[in-house]
Amino acid sequence: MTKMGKREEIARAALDLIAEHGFHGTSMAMIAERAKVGAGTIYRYYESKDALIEGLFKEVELKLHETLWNETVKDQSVRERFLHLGNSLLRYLIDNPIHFKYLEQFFNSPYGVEHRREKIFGEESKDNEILEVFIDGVSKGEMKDLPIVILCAQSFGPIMAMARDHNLGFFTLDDDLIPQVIEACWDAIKRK
Amino acid sequence: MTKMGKREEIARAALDLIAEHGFHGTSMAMIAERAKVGAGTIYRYYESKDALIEGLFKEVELKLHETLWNETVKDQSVRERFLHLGNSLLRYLIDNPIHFKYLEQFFNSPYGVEHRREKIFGEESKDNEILEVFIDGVSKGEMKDLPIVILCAQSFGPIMAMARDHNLGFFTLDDDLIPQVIEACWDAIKRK
DNA sequence: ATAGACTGAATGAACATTCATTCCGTAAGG
DNA sequence: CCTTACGGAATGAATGTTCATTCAGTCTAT
Repeated sequence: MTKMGKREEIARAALDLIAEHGFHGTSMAMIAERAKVGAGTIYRYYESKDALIEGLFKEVELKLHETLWNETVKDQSVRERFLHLGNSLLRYLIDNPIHFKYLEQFFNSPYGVEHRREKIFGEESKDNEILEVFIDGVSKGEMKDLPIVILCAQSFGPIMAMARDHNLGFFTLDDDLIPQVIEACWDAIKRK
Repeated sequence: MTKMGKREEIARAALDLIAEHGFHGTSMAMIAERAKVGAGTIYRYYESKDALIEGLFKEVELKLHETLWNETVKDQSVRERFLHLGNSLLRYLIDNPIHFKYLEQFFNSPYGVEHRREKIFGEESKDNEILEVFIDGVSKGEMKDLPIVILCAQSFGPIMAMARDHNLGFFTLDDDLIPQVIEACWDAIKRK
């Protein structure tokens, strides 16, 4: 197997197992077995278990970012841009349930909380293209006059909740339902 | 110290530590130390670590239920009842951040997923007083014609998201903001 | 032949759980 | 009122297991 093939196998195995059993519930031995590599081989690609966890997050984050970015359509109305964003996000989360589970594990851990804190309070914002929609929405009076972070929670909160329930099989989000629920998210934040 | 005093100490210590470090990140030794009891003492009150986790959940669930139930006001409009419910829930979650953190840990674990599955698909529903608001809302045409579980996710999703961000210090939900955000939740599910 | 990739047994730390022992409040007996 | 004996509560060292990590040795491609 090629060098990159092994890294890929390790990443996929770790992602699957951590999504299912959480960080502490997944041992390096389990990852090695699922990836069909020796236990020591993982350490050729990731310095430690912590580095593996952080590395996997960065990979998933990057992929999600590309998805949201690619589909974002500039020079459209705030409403259109928001609906695009919500749709892309929801579809990504239900098309990549393992990634979604992993992100949830990550953000519920000390790793992820610190990460978000930096994203919100730090200077740099890779998320600008997302925040921009909200900043635009508020300044043009098309969204409610609430703090941006609250608008994010109001609209992304239900998307996460629904994606989670869909992935757990509690109901099915089909092509009929998805536009309706994203529209409902818009209703929550639009100005009346 | 009295018998119940020790059980109380153990429960509080476990709740605090698990909320902070998760199930696997919290050892029985850590709990014993924080509760100022011997490691073996925990096993006089809880059969195993698993039993402790389940027991704590039941205690927290009961307290939350009492809060929501006590404040629910019968024979009011669907809108009023929903706003009451949302308010009570949000206030509980930000007044009891440890309980909220614990519930999140629990529902993100195999324990909790199975628990929710039974709640949704099982026969008995202790949550009837909550579901009733949604059933009423849909049948009276005051809420959107979407599956009940989706309406729950639409309205409770953002409440959870906002409570989490508030508890992490990302923003502050004050008495001004809370009615506004609950109203926004209502906007997401109300019929136009 | 050599270098780098790979392996998995070995290691020591940390874990949940157990249990022989100690502690302590109570009540009977002096 | 004091002493003694009792039994449940509490303890924490000991146990066996599992973990992340290491490294001496093996393999493989050039």
